[in-house]
Amino acid sequence: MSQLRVIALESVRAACQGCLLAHCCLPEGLVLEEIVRLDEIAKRTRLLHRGDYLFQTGDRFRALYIVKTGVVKRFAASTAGEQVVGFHLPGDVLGFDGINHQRHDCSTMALETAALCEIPFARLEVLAREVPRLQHQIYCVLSRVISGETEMLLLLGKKNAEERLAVFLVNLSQRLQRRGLSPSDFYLSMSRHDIGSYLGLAVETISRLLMRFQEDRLLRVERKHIQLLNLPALTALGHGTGATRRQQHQR
Amino acid sequence: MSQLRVIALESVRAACQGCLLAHCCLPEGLVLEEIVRLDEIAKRTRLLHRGDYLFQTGDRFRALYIVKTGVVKRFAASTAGEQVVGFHLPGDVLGFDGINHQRHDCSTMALETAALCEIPFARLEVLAREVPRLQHQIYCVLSRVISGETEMLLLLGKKNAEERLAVFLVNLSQRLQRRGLSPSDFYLSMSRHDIGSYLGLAVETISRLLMRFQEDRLLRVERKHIQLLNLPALTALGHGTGATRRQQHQR
DNA sequence: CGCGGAATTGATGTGCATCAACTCGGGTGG
DNA sequence: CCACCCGAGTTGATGCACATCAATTCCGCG
Repeated sequence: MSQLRVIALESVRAACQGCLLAHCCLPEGLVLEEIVRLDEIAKRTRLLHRGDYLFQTGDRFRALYIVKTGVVKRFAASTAGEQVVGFHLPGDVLGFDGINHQRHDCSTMALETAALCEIPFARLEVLAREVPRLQHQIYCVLSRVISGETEMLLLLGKKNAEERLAVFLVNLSQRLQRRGLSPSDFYLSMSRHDIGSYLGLAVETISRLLMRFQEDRLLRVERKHIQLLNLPALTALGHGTGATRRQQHQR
Repeated sequence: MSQLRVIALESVRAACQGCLLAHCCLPEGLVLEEIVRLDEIAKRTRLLHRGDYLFQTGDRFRALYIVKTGVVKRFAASTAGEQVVGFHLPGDVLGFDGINHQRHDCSTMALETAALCEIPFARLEVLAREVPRLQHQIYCVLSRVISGETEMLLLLGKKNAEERLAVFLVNLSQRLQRRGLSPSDFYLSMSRHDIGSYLGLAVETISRLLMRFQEDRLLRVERKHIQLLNLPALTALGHGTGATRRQQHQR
């Protein structure tokens, strides 16, 4: 029995460096034994290729998903076409939109080959009741999602194109760093079109701004490959404190 | 004992027609006994007057709040002044932004005299563990908040001024109706400035659009008093299907 | 009654969308 | 293996929706 437990722990440590352990946000703050129990209810990893849907608007809600590798975009359809409402990197948790109505109200598609961990929500709810720390972590993740969306509201409501793109790049950089990847040298797996849709801007604007940032020595861009050369300046730009161009209008 | 329970139930039914029963989103789907237990952990009602803060950015997170009467606005500060990120009517639940960091990252202020029910989060977590239906309801409320913010992202990212204001009015109307109030005749307790900030538009634009809607017989407006005269047309406008003006650009 | 913030109304400016033309690169099939 | 093709990206010219500025008017409140 104790041996079984040991094996379980080992397997968690081993398997893809701890599918949940290494990659997901959820288990921060959980002890190893609790992670094992979480791992037990997780279904087999789902593998998606570029263009594959994880779920679509209207699909029945069954599970939450944790991105293990790859990048996915989340988008919703309005009458004027679709808009990207989020990009998700390894460690991000997906699917909360479906809890309320038992149906997803947005779609999720892989931008590159991606592996996701599927956690049936019904079983998660039961487990959360037994493991208070897990319950608390779920609340934290939900709270973080809400805070993140609120930040996007500020971005879309008050910031100009330059600030939006700067915030986007800095934010991406920080998230990559948190995953142990390079914060200043990375590939954009999403198209200019997706970025524009996400930031409420036209493709052409994204293109022009990237060129301008490059001229200003803030970054180097070559197709989908980005190198951030002056992160502090980019951060300042994003906060509207970059005195690069004309003085900031305040509404 | 049984008598105590009876008294408790009665008091719930009686007190402001069930402070929690009638007004809050949370107890939908709970049985009466569960509502009583929720009511037991709720602290005394907080009363705010116009301009009073419920909490401010940086305040320590302790509790969730349910609006019982009145209207409050939630806003966040960026470098370019502050932006309204939500209006909350009776029945709405507030404060989720604070769970993650144990600090609120936005401020909340009463727009008119308002009464709020305060539910200490730590005690709510404990109770949720014992009452599965309550736990599920909390997830549902959080999910609804996320869906609502995603909808705002679509609005700010893709819709023009006309559509934004139409969506805002229709949405307000629906929420009022759900609370048993008139969906077509109400007071705007928020200023034009607040509405503009929320919708990412200038005060002058709000003013001009309201006038235009009035000319088009969609509504009647006199200062803060609004009467919606043609809800279907307004709804259509909000969805971008209103062929009122020029054809819709799609990005 | 008179002050001050909120709202309206008009005139002007501009940031970014839109349209259009062109280039580039990568995948495919002959 | 190269020529072709097509979607993605870039670049330039133009227009417009909405911000901004400015001047009243309106109303609530002391």
